[in-house]
Amino acid sequence: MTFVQQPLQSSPALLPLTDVTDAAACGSSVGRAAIAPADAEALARSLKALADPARLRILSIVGSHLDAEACVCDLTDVLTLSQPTISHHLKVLVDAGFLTRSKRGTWSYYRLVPGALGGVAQVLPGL
Amino acid sequence: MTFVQQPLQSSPALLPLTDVTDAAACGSSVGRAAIAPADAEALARSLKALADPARLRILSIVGSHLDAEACVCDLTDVLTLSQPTISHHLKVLVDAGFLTRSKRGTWSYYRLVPGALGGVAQVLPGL
DNA sequence: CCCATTCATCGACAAATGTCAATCTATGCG
DNA sequence: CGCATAGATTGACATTTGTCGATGAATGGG
Repeated sequence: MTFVQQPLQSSPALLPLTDVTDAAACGSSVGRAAIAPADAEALARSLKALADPARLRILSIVGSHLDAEACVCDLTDVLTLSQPTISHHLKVLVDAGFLTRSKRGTWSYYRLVPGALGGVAQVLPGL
Repeated sequence: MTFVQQPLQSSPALLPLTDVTDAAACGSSVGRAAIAPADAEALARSLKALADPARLRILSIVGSHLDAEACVCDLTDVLTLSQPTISHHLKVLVDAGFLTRSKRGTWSYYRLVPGALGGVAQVLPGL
């Protein structure tokens, strides 16, 4: 079970835990193991894709449509950004596994990947 | 009810919704309103603070301690980063409202802010 | 076949970010 | 007081990131 869709990355196990070798001097006792460095990097990549106002708005706009689908023109109408910039953000979100793209005719339609946001949300409180 | 502790920012309402003026040409129908630009920026700030492997590991290490408390030396032992860099990341997490700092003697102890991570996690799937 | 439309890609640029070495500030101990 | 230790700050640097204008690729219509 992976904690989030990561199409262009290796499938990260759910917090596989690091070594519990404590041996600190001033430190307090360790209750459980922390996140593995590789998983921290994978999760950080997902969060980095989300950590932008424009991209959050894009996800929200796509999700707010009845069919959970939106084309680029839906976004250029609302966002105060150039069309290339919006395309760039869309690419980031697709690469990170939060959106899918399907081209029909001249238009590109973007959809939310079900559970992608939830996957990230599920891991966070467990840190 | 705010969606996440944001000590140095204004208190953002929970997805206060933008205008539902659709009027698009190619676009599909709108089911509900999207996130407000100001809230997107606030949420992005929180996510930006989390979107770094070192900071995720720091949060996880602090949370993995039995008393949910750790000093800087606990982190310098484990992370392969210089002490100033770790102090920098700690400051970012404190400023974003995910950690609190309490100095006792020569040591600085950091604690997780209860519910801070959960607050972010709660909002994400609702986008 | 030519042109308009939709969107992606490229190149350039300024701003933000992560990192470290050097330094500064407390605090505790002889 | 003098020194050692823990940690924060500063300054510098390379890398990454967000943005745009210009251009390219594909599709549909007259």
